[in-house]
Amino acid sequence: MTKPAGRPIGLTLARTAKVVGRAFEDTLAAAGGSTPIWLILISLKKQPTSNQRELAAAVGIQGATLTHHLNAMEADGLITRRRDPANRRVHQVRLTEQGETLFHRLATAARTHDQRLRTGFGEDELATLERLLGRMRTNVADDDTLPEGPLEH
Amino acid sequence: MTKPAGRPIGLTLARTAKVVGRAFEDTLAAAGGSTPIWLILISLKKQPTSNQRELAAAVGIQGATLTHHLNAMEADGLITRRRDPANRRVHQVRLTEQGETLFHRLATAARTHDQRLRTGFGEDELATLERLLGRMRTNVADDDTLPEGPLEH
DNA sequence: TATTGTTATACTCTATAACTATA
DNA sequence: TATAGTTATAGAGTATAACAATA
Repeated sequence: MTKPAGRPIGLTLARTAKVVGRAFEDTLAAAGGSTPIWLILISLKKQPTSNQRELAAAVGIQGATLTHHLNAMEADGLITRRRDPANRRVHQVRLTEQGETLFHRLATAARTHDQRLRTGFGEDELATLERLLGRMRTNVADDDTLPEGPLEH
Repeated sequence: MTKPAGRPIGLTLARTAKVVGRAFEDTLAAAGGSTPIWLILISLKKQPTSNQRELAAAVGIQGATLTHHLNAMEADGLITRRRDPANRRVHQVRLTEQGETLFHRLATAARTHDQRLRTGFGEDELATLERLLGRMRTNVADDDTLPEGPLEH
């Protein structure tokens, strides 16, 4: 026949991500953060003086959505925005000391969360899981029908 | 040896779920549905006369949130709600013909999505992925380590 | 009093469209 | 005209608290 199909892997993935994601959100919230803030902080640590275009692409959100989060983060003293003298349209985003502090708190929370996830897993199993998830991501990203493109220039 | 830690598996899972989940939402939307509607329809097919308490638990949302979705679904003619004569507090939720029709449309969309995800995967790999995700879910559900954030501030 | 569900309200994340300011 | 970012607005999904109906 056509396909044995098995159980829907998309449903399993969604269910897992929901449960695990909520646990992570709770962990981050208890440490004074949230998922988008955490993703923004990670990007800023990797790329200390990012412009907002790069940031939005890295986090996977639209520019206006990023502005929304950065406004809150700036109001909370976590980041500063200043214009690039070389091109005054560009706003360079940088972490403040408070931002650094929050980053470290959230990093600890994330490590705790990850330890919980890893419980009972061998390193080989984690590597396998990571590899399989990567391929699944490729399956929806390498798509010809849905321009899901996160980054382009 | 303290933990070598590896790459954060939680981040990988979240990233994958975000990309894959958005692709799925797009697919469902094109077929006239959404993620919560799809989950509710699945539950109703499995348990044709569910009460709302069961439904909310199955979908993983609060009762008030379910009411919100059911109101819209009822207005769209997808479901009916009637009181259980044996216990008039209970509202039995049932699919209408239109609800059945939408279910089949979304099921087709979900199958298409799943085929896309399965591309390049062997059955053994899918089984492995399913098993690993299940164990990861268990790790956050069997919540002995982190009941809830202690106080902070 | 306890249980089932609804209403009222609000919050978070996200998005699009129109706008400002630079280039 | 084109690009970087902001403002205004909106919508989806979720939640808590107070409430009504029923047991």
